[in-house]
Formats: sequence, C-alpha cells, structure tokens
Amino acid sequence: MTGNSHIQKALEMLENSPLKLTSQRVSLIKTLFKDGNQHFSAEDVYNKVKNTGVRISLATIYNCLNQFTTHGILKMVKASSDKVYFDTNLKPHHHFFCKTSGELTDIDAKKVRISKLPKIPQGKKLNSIEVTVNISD
Amino acid sequence: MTGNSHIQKALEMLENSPLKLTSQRVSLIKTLFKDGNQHFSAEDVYNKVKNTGVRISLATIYNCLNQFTTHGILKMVKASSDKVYFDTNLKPHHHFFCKTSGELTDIDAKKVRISKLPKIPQGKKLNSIEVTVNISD
DNA sequence: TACTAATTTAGAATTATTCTAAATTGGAAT
DNA sequence: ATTCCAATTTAGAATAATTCTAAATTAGTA
Repeated sequence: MTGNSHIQKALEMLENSPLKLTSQRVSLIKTLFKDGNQHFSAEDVYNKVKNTGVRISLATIYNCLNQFTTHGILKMVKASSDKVYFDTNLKPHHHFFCKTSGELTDIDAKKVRISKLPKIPQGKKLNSIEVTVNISD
Repeated sequence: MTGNSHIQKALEMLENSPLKLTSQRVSLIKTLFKDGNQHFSAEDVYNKVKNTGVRISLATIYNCLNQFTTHGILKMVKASSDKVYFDTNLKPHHHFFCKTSGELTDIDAKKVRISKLPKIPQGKKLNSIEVTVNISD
C-alpha cells in the first residue's frame, strides 16, 4: 500500500472539517495515524512529533488533539489513570486496562456482547457504552 | 434503625484493617456513609466534613480516601471527568455518566449482563469489568 | 507513664491541562 | 500576485487536582 490509508482517511476528515489545513495539523495526523490503532497521551504525541524533526508546541498539540476529538478524527479515552489518552481507533470498541503496566489495549466491539442494560433515565439519551476490562499481572 | 448500618459496617472494616482508629478517620467514615451510596470528590468530602463542625486538612482527606480505597472501604471511580470520585457502594456495580450534568449514578450489577467477553491476555488476570453508560440531555 | 511508629497538618511541589496575549499564517477577496 | 482578517500557533503564565515534605501530634503497646 503506497500512501498509508489510515493517514489518507484522517486527512480527508480534516479537509472535510471546518479546521484549517495547517502544517502542524498535517504533521500531527501523519504521526498519529502512521502505525494503525494506537493510544497517545499529549506528551507522547509531543515527543513522537519531535522525533520526526518537526517542532510543534505542546499547547498546539493539546489544541489540535482536542479539536480532532470534537471533529471525530480522534477519540478520547479516560482510563483508570491520571492522564487523558487519544485513540486513533474510530470504530466502536472497548478496552483492556492493565493496572500493573498502565497499558491500554483495544477490544473489538464484536468481542463483547451486552445482552441486558437498564433503562436510560428520564429525558436523557444514550451516547455510548464503554466497557473497561481491568486486568493485572 | 438506630445507628446507621452503613456506618457500622464501614467502621468495622476500618477496625479490621491495619489502619489506626483516629478521630479523623472515624469522622470521615461517619460523614461518607451517612446517606447510603454516594459519590464524592476529595473536595466534596472536605466541605461535607467541615459542615459537621469537624476540621480535617485536605491532605488528610486525600490520605484517608486513598487508604480506605486500598483497604476496600471505598471504591475509586474515574468517570469521564477530570477528578477522581470515591464511591461508598462496595457491591459490584456500573455507572451512568451524564455528560451534560457531570453526574454519576449507580447501575446495579444485576441490571447489566455481559454475555460475551474476549479472552484475557496471556499471563494477566481479570480484576473487574466496568461498564460506563454515557448519556446526555 | 513513657515510648515509638503511625498519623495529621500546613504549605510547598508536582503534573496535566488550559489560558493569555502577541506573532504568524491560511486562504478568500481583490 | 497582494492585501487582509480570522484562525492558528506559540511561549510562558495560570489553574486545578493531587502528592510530597518535614515537623508536630497521637494511638496504642510496653
């Protein structure tokens, strides 16, 4: 595959969003989506981008990651940890969270079936169901 | 019921733990478990205790809440929010998280059935499964 | 009653994240 | 192409939750 398709798709989403096509945002997307589904903290991204030779300020990293999230280019994951992770896997899915290593791994939505759910409270609507399978060594 | 049974149970757990029975810890338990199952941030607890006339430093609140958690007297919940919540409901259960109000509500474990789960990764063991049902107005 | 390890505390330190205000830039209009 | 303005980027300050530090206090044993 010449020209990573994950990157292509994400760049298309960026173009179709109201966000301007800046060099920082393009670099970010290229770094984020290079290796398929991954989880990054803002700091992770900051360092990963730096390693490519490009320099983007940490504030911009935060700005972009948040904007990407509100425009559906990234997902935000708050696992049992003290920082936020950004997830390049946009398909519905769940997570393993390993308490020992702090590692977060994807679980394909198809591998989990929820066959019973309580009724949603009055006047509220269902957004999503997140299953976190906590594991340890 | 003369003498709240939630408080009684929690005090018993404290006595059976290696933690010393200090006045701060007893006050904390009385405040936390007074009204059945609830979710508190550290700041919430700080203010609630202050309203009872007792004064406990915020550092002690954090110390105790964390110790109570490691000794099974409280549960820690990290919802999609920026602070940690402590949960007095010790039975296995899940949560509604309302994005609009930030409110966290319990879901009895019996109201959720997970009929399919992926296999746990090599060498790891299952600790718990947390289901968060994200809702909004 | 004295002693020691555990606990409490105020305030400093830390960490992740957001804010601010000034400089830069993308891309539409000319 | 050139001008222009709103959007973006940036460094550094600010904020917020939480943890750390080191000194004073206390629980509970000897």
